[in-house]
Amino acid sequence: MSDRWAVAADEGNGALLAPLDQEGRPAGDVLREPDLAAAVASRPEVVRWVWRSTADIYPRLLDAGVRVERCYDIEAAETLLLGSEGRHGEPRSAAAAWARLRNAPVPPDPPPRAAEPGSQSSLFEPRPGAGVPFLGLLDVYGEQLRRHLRAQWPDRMRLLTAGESAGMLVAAEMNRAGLPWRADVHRELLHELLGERYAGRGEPRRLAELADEVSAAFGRRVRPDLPADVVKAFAEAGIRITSTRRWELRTLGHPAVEPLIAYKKLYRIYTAHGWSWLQDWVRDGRFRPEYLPGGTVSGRWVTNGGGALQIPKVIRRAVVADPGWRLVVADADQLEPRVLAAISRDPGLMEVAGQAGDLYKAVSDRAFSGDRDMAKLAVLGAVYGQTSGDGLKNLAALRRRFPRAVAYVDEAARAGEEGRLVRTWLGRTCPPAAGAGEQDEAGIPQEETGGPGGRDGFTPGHTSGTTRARGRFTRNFVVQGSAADWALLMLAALRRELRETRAELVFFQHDEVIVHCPRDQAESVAEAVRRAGDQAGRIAFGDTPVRFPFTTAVVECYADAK
DNA sequence: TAAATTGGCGCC
DNA sequence: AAAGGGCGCCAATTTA
Repeated sequence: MSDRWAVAADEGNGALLAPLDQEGRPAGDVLREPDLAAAVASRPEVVRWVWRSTADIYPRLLDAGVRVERCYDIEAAETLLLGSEGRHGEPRSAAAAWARLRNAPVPPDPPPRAAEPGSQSSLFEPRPGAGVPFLGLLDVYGEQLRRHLRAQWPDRMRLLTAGESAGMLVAAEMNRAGLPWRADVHRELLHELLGERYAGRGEPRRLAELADEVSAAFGRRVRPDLPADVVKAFAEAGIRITSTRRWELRTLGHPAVEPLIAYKKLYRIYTAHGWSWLQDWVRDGRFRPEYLPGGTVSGRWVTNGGGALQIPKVIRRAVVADPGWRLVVADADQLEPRVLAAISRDPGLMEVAGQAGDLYKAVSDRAFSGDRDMAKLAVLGAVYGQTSGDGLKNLAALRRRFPRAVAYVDEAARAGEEGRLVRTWLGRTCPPAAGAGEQDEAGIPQEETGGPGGRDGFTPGHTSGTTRARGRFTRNFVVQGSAADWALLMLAALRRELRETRAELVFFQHDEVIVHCPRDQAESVAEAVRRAGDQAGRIAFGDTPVRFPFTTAVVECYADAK
């Protein structure tokens, strides 16, 4: 009996199903059954379900209380395969893939759906077939399996599409679970910070007061939320500023600065996470953002609506576990430098990242006479492509001690500047530069980067601003994206670990997860997170001394997790 | 009038 | 202190 089946929604509540062989061909007749969820639930021996789109089909299974172990998401895989083939711009729907297979006209992708506050189903209107007959879908799948073999690193490509598919399952489950959110606590918080909701000119009291203080300092009415007005007011006071960013304002020494900065901070809370947000996004004690795995080019997730990945620290007070339950908040320690160690195989950095302790401290002991802040700036500067300031100065010291790591990101930057594409460790490929020609060759041979002789630094020649920006992008892409690779496998592993428990993954933010669980399971959940991190490291990077430790906290309130 | 862009700032 | 990467969101402004 095959452990891999394809399934598609059919008319009404029905399903089309078929067992698959190793090449993805039907290994038996196509079955039609009247109840999708029952059809899946009645085949527990199936390990991997192949379907067009998790977001389309899985919520319907979850509605019926049916979970699956693994899936293969054809449209997610199509996106990754197209990218890997240097064909980022092409439509990635299954219908488009099927059309390409038949040399038929390729339909453009449907426009992305806007976020709809409160209506969780907006992303999941069932689209039976979505324009592809079941057998056509199987053809697309079979061809995708062959395309994996033609990827630069077939094994990693399989890991990537499997991981992205697992991410889709996690996202659907988290979308359903929601993050525990105490609206009453949130309202109290808003009142503390902002005062009465409607005061002054219809704004919260505290904002009106601060606006008055700003105006008083200038001697005329100034709208602090209008950058143009603020720039003009400073000009009238004899101070030229090029923007109203906080770091620029801070240097001015004008009485308007303090209330202005305070206003901006609170205004941000008011508009982005204030009363309207609460009204729109919190229902029945849960905040339900819509997670979109792989929503960014680097593979990081985004959320569609609700700004779930930008919850201000002060607002986290409202994230509270249910009575008798706890939040296990787990944060991967210094993920990006650890990932850089694993992908560059720099001996010194691997040694440093082979321990669970403070990585920046260890780096500073080796290269910066124990100055941790300096070491951190240097590492982040290397990863982000800093071009000036202390970070750049310290890059030289970093390069002496960790030549292969720096050479790795330097080579990625050079690739970007030369118009080449770069890939993450698992093979997620960056899109071409805007306006780049079609003839770009995808990929850099990453095994060769950071190799012996990487000692000599990368010195940009005469290059334009956009070229340098492209270099910074590709430099960061290989690290940020490979970290996202690891995080994806970590989530998949954690999901397996939590199977058969009452614990629920309720939040994910790049290198941090929150699991909601009964109090007495919290410690074992924290252990499960650590195991998941180890597994992800092993599966993604193979034999590496690099460790991926977490800082975990068992709390009732997210804000108490530090 | 609606869509796209800009400036600013929240998170990583 | 200040400058690099990735996003989303809001309000205001500009463009179509």
